[in-house]
Amino acid sequence: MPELPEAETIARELDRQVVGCVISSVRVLRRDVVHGDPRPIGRVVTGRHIRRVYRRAKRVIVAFDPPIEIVFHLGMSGRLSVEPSRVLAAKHTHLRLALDDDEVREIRFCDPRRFGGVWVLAGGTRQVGRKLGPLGPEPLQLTSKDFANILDRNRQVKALLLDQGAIAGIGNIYCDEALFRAGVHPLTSAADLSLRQRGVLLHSIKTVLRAAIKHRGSTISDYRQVDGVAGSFQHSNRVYGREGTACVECSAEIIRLVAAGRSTFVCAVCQPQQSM
DNA sequence: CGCATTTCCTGGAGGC
DNA sequence: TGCCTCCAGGAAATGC
Repeated sequence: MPELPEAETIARELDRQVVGCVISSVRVLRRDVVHGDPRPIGRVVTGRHIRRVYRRAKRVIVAFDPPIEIVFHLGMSGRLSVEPSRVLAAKHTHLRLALDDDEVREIRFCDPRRFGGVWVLAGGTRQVGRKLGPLGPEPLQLTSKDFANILDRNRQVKALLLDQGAIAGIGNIYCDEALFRAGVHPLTSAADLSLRQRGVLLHSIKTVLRAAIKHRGSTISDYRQVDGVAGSFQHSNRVYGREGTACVECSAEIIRLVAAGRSTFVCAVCQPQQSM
């Protein structure tokens, strides 16, 4: 499930492969996957060249010249790939952007579960569209002071970390991994965390995200890099998906519970419940 | 306000 | 082998 490190990996690789390319044609295979600008996406981007590809939160953004942006939200099964146009497109490919280059490649957006989507944002107009809600700050750029303020709410810390409007880019996997490394129980009220604990938690979040980017993301089921290769950070997970196994720190059994409606993995010894 | 539940969707896993 | 049910989850909507 693509979170910040997966989106970052895809954005970097896409940028490397397609920056400067011109869109020669567009094929929309599922109309309801494309949102934003009401004009047909083909009319909007054909003939424009790709200025850069970057990431914001869990989104991969292709920026064009003249200025127009296509925002890809990968949901949980979304994939972006660059393939030769002659290669048969995978099932559930919803959008194909042909590149006017020698190899005749195209950018493909494939999303079987369709929790993701594509937003076309016309130049200047920052109307993000109803479905793309407000985003909190990037965790990797957050100061401990700002983070401490974000946590100053009577809310389960896990629910808060997953709230994209509070902090952008953290999903279920890295949330659990960061909480474990910080020794914080996911059901703790954020407001009950000491300043020191908040500092440790931010540090853990940054450490986990940076390490995951280095490993090019976690491939649990669907996620793949632009070239189809899996990421490898799933092998570094200490709690996520490890129910019933021994904690790497203390050998206690990792347990699964539900927090914020999601599967949540904790070591009850390393992450004690705080009394409130 | 906060939190749980439901909804969307497909494919993979497990039961029988 | 095949059919059924359940489960995964990002984010928004709804209900308590």
